[in-house]
Amino acid sequence: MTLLTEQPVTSADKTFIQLRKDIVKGVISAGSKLSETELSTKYAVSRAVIREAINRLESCHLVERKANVGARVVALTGEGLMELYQVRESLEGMAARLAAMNMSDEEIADLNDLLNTHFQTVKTGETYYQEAGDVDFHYRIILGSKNSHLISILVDGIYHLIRMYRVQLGMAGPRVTRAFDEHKHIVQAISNRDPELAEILMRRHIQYTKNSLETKLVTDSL
Amino acid sequence: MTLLTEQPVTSADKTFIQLRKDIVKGVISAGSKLSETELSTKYAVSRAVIREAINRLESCHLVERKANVGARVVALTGEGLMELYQVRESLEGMAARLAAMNMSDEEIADLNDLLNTHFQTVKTGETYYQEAGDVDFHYRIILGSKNSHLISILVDGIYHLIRMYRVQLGMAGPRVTRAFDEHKHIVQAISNRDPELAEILMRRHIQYTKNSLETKLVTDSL
DNA sequence: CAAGGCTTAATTGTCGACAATATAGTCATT
DNA sequence: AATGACTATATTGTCGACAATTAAGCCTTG
Repeated sequence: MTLLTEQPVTSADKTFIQLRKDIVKGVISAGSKLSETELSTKYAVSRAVIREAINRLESCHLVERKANVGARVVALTGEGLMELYQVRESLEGMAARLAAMNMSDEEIADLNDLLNTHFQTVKTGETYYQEAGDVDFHYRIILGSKNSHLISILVDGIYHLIRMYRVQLGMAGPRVTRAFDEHKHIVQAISNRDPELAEILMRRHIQYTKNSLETKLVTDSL
Repeated sequence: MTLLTEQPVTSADKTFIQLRKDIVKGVISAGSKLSETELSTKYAVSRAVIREAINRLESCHLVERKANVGARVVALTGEGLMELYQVRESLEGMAARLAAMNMSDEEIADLNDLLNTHFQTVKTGETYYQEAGDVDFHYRIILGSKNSHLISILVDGIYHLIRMYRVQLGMAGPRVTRAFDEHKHIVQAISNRDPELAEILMRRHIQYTKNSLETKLVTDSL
């Protein structure tokens, strides 16, 4: 499972990735201020490096900057999560549609293999599925769209934010077996080269997840 | 018609906006290299400012950077334009759906007024419609979605790229009266608070535009 | 006591210089 | 003559210092 192939070369790259990790994990808490001087001493790099890293974090929508004031980590709100899932439904639906058109037969076969592996894991009752498995599944379909813009928006922009919500709001809910069936049907549609159905099923799949999260948010009263 | 309210405050802001304008208009030609030292003398600012501006241009997908090598303006390809319109169909479709749910009655009334103004303009045969009018129409619906992520991706990210294609490939095609009817039906669906129809109509509308562009691309043999 | 302006401290924005890396050209070698 | 290593040059990456702006605290004043 080779997820991202983003290889940091410059010092700003490493700092960016490190900061992103710390923000996603909540080591740097949501809503907190990012002081450039403080971070530069903490991460042992110059302020220029920190500034570049913060700029990239802003591109990911993980921080917000105001001129002459500074940068803050985004706040996590239930509303924001719902908005995120609306965008996700739209884009991943299109990704599934395009994947049904553009994935190679070999890639589809690999996707089926992945699903079978998941099935074994789900049977044994491990929670592996929800964690990396789900991400991997969606990730492959996104790449399968072969649309560089789509890929960039989702992978570079939205996914880290979703992970941030997942980690910090502790979302590893149930929905395992049902989600598995949904995945299976999506892959079937892609295998049948049925773009419309693939899109519909993917959108529903994400809607279900969104609804599941929404009720969870209500009970947690966020 | 107050389009963007992005007010440049810092020097990097102004340089970014200026550079973006020059890239969109082709003053800085597509595919060309962006030399930091050259630009810093040309725009009479320090390299740090240029670097920050280039970073933001990268966020807009207007330039691409490689570590230790530099930044280049993106190349315009027919394939890229089609990919862009796929993303646009997806996101603006969702925007129309959300607009039907979230726009206030007053905003919808304003949208109707805008359409009537356009009707007058189209009747007189001016080309105004395709230029700013079309942009304004879509822009209002995007804002009407009330989804900040959606708005950010489209307004900050995708629209400038589309404008770049429009300007540099000279796309001001026909499709005026038909597009007007399509706009009318979309607004009707929004007025009726019919999210599903609004999305379908918006997606078709963009598909038509995409197809129109595609045939144009073939004849222009890009 | 509240409101407004001033001063001061801290933070961000900008700059020029230096270090590290990549590209192009040259020279030697097979 | 072609290939490879090496050098030189130019470009990007990084740094520390200075300038500009903001926010806070204090003081003054109505």
